[in-house]
Amino acid sequence: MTVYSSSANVSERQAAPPSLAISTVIFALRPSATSGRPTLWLPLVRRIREPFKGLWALPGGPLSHDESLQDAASRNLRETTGLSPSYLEQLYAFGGLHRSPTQRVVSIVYWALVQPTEAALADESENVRWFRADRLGDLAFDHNAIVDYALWRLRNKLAYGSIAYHLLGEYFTLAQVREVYEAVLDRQLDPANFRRQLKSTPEIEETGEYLQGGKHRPPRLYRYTGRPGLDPDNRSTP
Amino acid sequence: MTVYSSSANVSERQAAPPSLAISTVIFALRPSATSGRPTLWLPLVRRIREPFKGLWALPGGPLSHDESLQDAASRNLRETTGLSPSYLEQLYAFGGLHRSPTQRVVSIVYWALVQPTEAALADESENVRWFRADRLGDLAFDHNAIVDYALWRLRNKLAYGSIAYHLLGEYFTLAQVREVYEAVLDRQLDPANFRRQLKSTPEIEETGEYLQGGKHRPPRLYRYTGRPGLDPDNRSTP
DNA sequence: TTAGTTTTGGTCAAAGTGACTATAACTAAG
DNA sequence: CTTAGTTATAGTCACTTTGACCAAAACTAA
Repeated sequence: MTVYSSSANVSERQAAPPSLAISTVIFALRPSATSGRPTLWLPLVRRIREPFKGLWALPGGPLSHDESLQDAASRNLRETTGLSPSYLEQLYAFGGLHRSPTQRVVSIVYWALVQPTEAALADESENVRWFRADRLGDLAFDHNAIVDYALWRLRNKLAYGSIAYHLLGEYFTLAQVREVYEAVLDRQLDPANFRRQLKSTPEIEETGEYLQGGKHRPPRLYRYTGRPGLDPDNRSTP
Repeated sequence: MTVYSSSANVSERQAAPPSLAISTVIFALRPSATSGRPTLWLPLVRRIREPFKGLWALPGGPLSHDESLQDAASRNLRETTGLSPSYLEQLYAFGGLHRSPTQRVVSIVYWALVQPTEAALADESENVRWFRADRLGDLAFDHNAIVDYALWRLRNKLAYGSIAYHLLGEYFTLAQVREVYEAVLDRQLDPANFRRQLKSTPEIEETGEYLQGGKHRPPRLYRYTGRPGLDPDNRSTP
């Protein structure tokens, strides 16, 4: 891919077509350091070159010629964190004129949910670290705004239904689902009422198993049976 | 902008970065030719070169270096139809590998609503024509799928609220709003119940005026007061 | 055995929804 | 001038959904 150095002059910059990049906002549930309750976290990578060298940024990279947008997103997700997502959807195409100080970049951003079993194995290093979604510092480019928008979309999708389960494992208790809602919406929910709603949705299947090992009455385990997609890239999957 | 001819060989094509284009799906209400009731229409342009020469396609064009994505969308909307939209939102970025037979194209597609007063003035010519949204033939590229997705989004937004008014003029009767819903959702709605719902939404303001000249009891005129946006590009507008 | 905590199943009133009836207000035909 | 036809508008009624709350069941830890 052609690289436009930061010393490119104005006419060179105007002649260049906007470059196209793919980024991903990856959400996973992790226990809060303080309360121990599950909260939203996401991995960021440290920039090792200008612009914004040293700042944290969303994982991303250029679009290669032989892969679809979705494939590019899941590839750079795998490359930076070692994860494969249980849910992946296009978020938005950001194309403002001054997103990057050195060149015009159009970023097609995806957002992903990963299950906690996977998230626990995620690579972490000097230049890849997980942060609480509500405690990010100043990120590179317009990435703070992108994360805010992703959070807004996540909350919306949650209300819609059929998304919380992608942050959980295959089997889960109804209380765990409630904790996901509480973490994302950032408010307490009535356990009894919440349970009533979930029990009335046909995609949530009761299993015969119970979660053992807790301190109190063992809760029943459930399973999610239902398809995610309403994206153009997913819509026709039966 | 660089043009890749259809005779480009494989290595040339692989070397070229995906080209970036903006397209728009423009909806307006027009009376049906048969029933006279309002239905959804959209303007298409005839392709004057290969690929798909002679077929109808969504209005669109390349992204120029000095305009935002949204500006590019409203510009090519104005250039092809002479219209300026009352509502404009990003739909999706389509980037499949084989959308165009000659080169890799990533299209960022916007969708727009225009008011009928404007839609009536829209340019029409040999190569620009309006079609009923539910009676399109085979379009160029993947444009049929794009229109289908835009229709799906329109129906969804409608249920959400606060979008139907952008297809109407400044003043409207409650029956006109109902006709918009009936046209988009393609089913009849109970006038009394529909009215009850609209009257309970605070963004719809009763005026002292009545629509005169009809055959029957003159209906009261209403006005919409409320902001559209929840897009990243619109969210911060107060 | 008992205290503590979570799961689970309920009730009750308020609010919302869909189907339907009835009256008001206007035009056009007679 | 009267009346039939049509739309606008208001209201009723049964049913469903929602939020707040109560209570029993089931387990652990002391």
